[in-house]
Amino acid sequence: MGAGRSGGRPTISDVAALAGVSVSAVSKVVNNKGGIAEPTRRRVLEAVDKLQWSPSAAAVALRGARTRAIGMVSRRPPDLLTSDPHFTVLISGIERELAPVDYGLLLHIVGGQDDAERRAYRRLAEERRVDGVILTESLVRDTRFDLLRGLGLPAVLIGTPWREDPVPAVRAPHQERGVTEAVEHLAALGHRRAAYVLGPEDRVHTGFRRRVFEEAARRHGLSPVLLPVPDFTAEAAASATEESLSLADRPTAILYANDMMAIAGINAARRRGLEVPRDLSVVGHDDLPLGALVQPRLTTVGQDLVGLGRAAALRLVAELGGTAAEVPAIAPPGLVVRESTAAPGT
Amino acid sequence: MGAGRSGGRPTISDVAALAGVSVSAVSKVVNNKGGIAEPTRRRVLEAVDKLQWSPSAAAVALRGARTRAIGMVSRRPPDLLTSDPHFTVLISGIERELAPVDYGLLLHIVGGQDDAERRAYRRLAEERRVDGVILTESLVRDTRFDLLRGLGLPAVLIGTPWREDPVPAVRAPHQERGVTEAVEHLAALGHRRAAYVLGPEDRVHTGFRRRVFEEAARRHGLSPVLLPVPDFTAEAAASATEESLSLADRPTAILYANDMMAIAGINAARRRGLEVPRDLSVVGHDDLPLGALVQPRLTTVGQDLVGLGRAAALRLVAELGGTAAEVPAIAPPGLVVRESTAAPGT
DNA sequence: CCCCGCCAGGAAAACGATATACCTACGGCG
DNA sequence: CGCCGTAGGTATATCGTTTTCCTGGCGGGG
Repeated sequence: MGAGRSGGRPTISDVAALAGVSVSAVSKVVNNKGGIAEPTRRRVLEAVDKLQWSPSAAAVALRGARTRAIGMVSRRPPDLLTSDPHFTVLISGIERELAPVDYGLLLHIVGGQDDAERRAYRRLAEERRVDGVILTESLVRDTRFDLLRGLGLPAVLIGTPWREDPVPAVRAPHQERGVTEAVEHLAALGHRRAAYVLGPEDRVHTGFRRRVFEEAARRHGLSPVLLPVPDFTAEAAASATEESLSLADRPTAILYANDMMAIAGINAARRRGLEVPRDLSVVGHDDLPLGALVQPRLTTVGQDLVGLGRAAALRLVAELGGTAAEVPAIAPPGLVVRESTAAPGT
Repeated sequence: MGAGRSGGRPTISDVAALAGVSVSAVSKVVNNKGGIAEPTRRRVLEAVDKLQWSPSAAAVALRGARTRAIGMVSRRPPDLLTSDPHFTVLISGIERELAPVDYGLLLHIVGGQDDAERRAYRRLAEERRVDGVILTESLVRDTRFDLLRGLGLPAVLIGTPWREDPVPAVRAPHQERGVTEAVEHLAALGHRRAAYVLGPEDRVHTGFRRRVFEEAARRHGLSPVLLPVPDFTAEAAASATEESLSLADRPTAILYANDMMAIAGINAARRRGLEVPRDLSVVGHDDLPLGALVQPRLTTVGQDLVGLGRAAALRLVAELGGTAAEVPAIAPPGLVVRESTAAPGT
């Protein structure tokens, strides 16, 4: 019908009409199904080009095929997203791989409560908005895996799952290397007492890093102080810093769960009249570009966030397409030594 | 057909069967179309609840109704997104309004070239993936408006369009206030010569801020130095800073197009042995949380980015729903004085 | 008492693409 | 010379909603 309707976008039948073939022929051509002779194929392709046609995502999705979109749900309160670029960097890596294969990224940021998150995943799945999701921030006793399995929604986790789980995960090799190197670095500088301002305890990586830290500290004769904080805010970092600096036997070095917190920590120390790195050494985590710009330039545990994002995206797309994943190597975490660490004064 | 098919998610006809009504009745109920008596209505709602049914986004979209997703295309190279949180903050504001009304945000980050961007919008529209888009980074001679009009895709711009245009735009009141206050502040401190490291010239706001700066400078007897840079990178900021500091008659204060650049500038000055704010006053732009954490704490032109994002989202959703927009007030830009500005030394 | 209009609700036609079943030549082979 | 397989297509059912007529009953006005 209406092969040449001037309004609206062209449909597959407009293309068919222009090429002088049937709708199904066009479908076969654009989906490389074979069974179409070369000259016909060319005519169809020309028509497609001329009409600037592309299949309606809705129709394709309805028919049961792919949506060509993947989802991501973040449970962070929106304003936290603001201050910690961690998440953004991941997204940037993900998009880098998604864009070339014409996949879209559907982002959902839900407020704090757990229920909103579950609802978001459920909608994503039930409304068939996305073909799969990328998970971040692996939690201890994470319920998302079960949820997603129940929903039949393919997923890839960035990080380490809290237990063996069928959800494929991407992570850097030699995970422990970053924090270990940081401890070695501090020990070599002559520190004897170091604190670690950890992220919330429900994060899998918090526990992991804590163990690595404790172990490395023991090996190098450093006495560790552990300071878990309830969230990743600058305020939490500042007060944890305050606390550790009021200790009778105060640490001469502090590691932080991320760079923003480290910078907040440096500030807190300054407010107490301490100078970094002379009076206190500080080590961040993530190696965001920002770290190289502040004063003193931040010593930090570098993490290949972009690589992680890319790997996750590739992995998921491969999973969806049934093809084998050709995942680029993710750089192992490693210490980036700059200026915020030094031998303890006195 | 298969009213009770055990596999797969429930469809509207499953609901209809369970409630003992026709599919159209169900549709009318869930879309509040009226014409359904109260008891029937309740039965339908119960069935919906029992089956945990939600309409298939694909089918709804195909039928021509809403997709309940809005799109955003960023032309920034992915690594720039990383270092400048500006964009992230906007997204955070947008999501804050989108989430409650169950709209999704489809993000597309395309590499530098113009063509990829146009293609991205075209796909978004033609494949009916989104109901509308939010535009940022208004350009001089921006071609996106024409493109979108051609595609029939509703849009809202964050910022000022380069000319009168039917695309609705959201922007803060008293736009000029921020830069004006910055200049006044510097003049009051006794500065006589100030530079402005501007963003790329093709940005509408670059030209606007330049004019505001020049005018305010003239009014306050400040001699202005203008330094446009090709992009928003820290490197560009650093080299523009170098350049301006090598001037015979070097400025005693520099304004930057954003906070990251300002911080990079502070660093560049330091490398030349200059101390901020003693030897050079620095003013940033955007007032990201970061600015309060660096040393010296950054004096900056605050901008209500979250408010802008929220307003844009609300405006677009209203536009799509045909309802009137109840847009929250956006705070006017204003100077946030911290520690990176002082009276010029000597 | 009859007819008209209205209201609750139903049947069915889109929407655009894909997959499957089905045609139709044509050539090869028995 | 007839039968069959196959390349090259075409016709059509289908996905899950929304929406546009319809219809049957019922109440009220003349």
